[in-house]
Amino acid sequence: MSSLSDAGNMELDAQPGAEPVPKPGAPLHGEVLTRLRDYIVEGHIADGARVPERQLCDMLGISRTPLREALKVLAAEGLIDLLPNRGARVRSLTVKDISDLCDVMGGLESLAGRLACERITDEEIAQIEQVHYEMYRFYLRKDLPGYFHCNQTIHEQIVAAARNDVLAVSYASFASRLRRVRYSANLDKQRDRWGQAMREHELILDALRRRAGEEIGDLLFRHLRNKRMAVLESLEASDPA
Amino acid sequence: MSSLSDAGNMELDAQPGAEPVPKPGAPLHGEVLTRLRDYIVEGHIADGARVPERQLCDMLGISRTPLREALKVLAAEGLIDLLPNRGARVRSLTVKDISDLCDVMGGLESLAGRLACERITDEEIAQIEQVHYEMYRFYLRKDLPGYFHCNQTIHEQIVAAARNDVLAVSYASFASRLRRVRYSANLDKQRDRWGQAMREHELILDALRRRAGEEIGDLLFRHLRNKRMAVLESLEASDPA
DNA sequence: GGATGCAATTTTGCATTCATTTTTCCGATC
DNA sequence: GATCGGAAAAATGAATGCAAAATTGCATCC
Repeated sequence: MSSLSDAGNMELDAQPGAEPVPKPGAPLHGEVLTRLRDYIVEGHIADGARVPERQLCDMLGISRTPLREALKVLAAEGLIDLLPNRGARVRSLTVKDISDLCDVMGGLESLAGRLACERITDEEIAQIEQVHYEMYRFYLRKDLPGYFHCNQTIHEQIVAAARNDVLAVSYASFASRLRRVRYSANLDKQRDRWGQAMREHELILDALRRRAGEEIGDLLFRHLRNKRMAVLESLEASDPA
Repeated sequence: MSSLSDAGNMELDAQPGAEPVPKPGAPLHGEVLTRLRDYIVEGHIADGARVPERQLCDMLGISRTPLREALKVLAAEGLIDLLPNRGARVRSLTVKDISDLCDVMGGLESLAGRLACERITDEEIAQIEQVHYEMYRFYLRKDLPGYFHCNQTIHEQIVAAARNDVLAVSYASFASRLRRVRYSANLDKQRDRWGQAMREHELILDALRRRAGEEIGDLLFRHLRNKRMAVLESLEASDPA
């Protein structure tokens, strides 16, 4: 897991597995895209910093053409900005951007919950319950990272249960964009509403068991809205960007 | 407006304004991307047909590099499929794809409605009311195209009133993907629920006036769900793809 | 000492080129 | 007549080349 300490190095990290072996049937572009997206999402380049084509080419062991194709896609995804004749920069999210992203995540999760109620199986609910109880144990132990991981898993399980590929892809994309924020957000503010979040999860799970679509949609929307408030408060406490 | 008749021509249409004058400061890539997206969304290339790089290059008067960059972006947007070594094809939407897309649009519009209730001004509501009454006149006159146009405008106004750029961009992208379907969907089925749709719009507008966020979210979700059913029925009636 | 102007270097955007892969075409075979 | 095989043609994926723009470095001037 990458720490904050290496974020924003002017010198790029050593190539994370620059394979000198050119795989025969591998579509280079897709590989580069995934690798570059992870590299940026994980925070190896500082907010607003230039994305140096040459260095990345060397790092990945490819020419500029496929790299530039990947950059265009990442720009379309909203991860970077492309300034004409002035290169690519990692998009620095404003508070408004983060707020907007959280709201959209809320809308998508709300939708996922509604759809999941129509399509989820008992087995899937059992799996979610299992993770839920695991999460509860982390809560009791005050293990925030463990809790976060379970929390994320549950939300992903709900999205998966919605059986909507368009939603799943879109959700993953927005989640990526928000993942960058994690590294700078102050986590203490999130502790304050930890108990509340647990209670909300109880309600969500209960509504899911009853397949109460409208109710779960509303619960998830509010749940994300509350999380958004916590994230925004934590940002304003630490970073006025 | 492009008709169905020219959709899927093997011969591509004459270049829509292939300017031989290379503008100095214009970022070619963005221009190409927009042009190509419109070209595909408008249905100039048949479902599942190849997107011929060479011909498009000639048509747009550019080399393959910027074109291929645009293709990668369009593939990321879900408009085309990129098959390794076998070129790009216009993504033919399955019924499931269309269903998924409609549901996601419903989720986003539901979200837009909720957020709009928090942020919309009286002036914006007045503007929506104006378009609403115009739409009602089209309804009375049985003018389906006019009705559709007003309908689309109202939904866009609600999205705009949500003051969420991420939502707006995402909404526009999904709307593009669905726009291709319009050209093949049988419209008669939509006539059947025309009256119902009008009544739903009355309720939505009323909830918006009262800033009843939760209610409008639910109304919009159901509204899009009903539209989805109509679209799916019309597809199965005309095209089993 | 700091601001300004200008040339050298770097970077960007796009075109072109090259190696592979795929498709097409055409004759041989059954 | 249909099918298979293989060479020719075309298309694709990626690298390289080149002109224009931006950045840098440095000397000059105030």
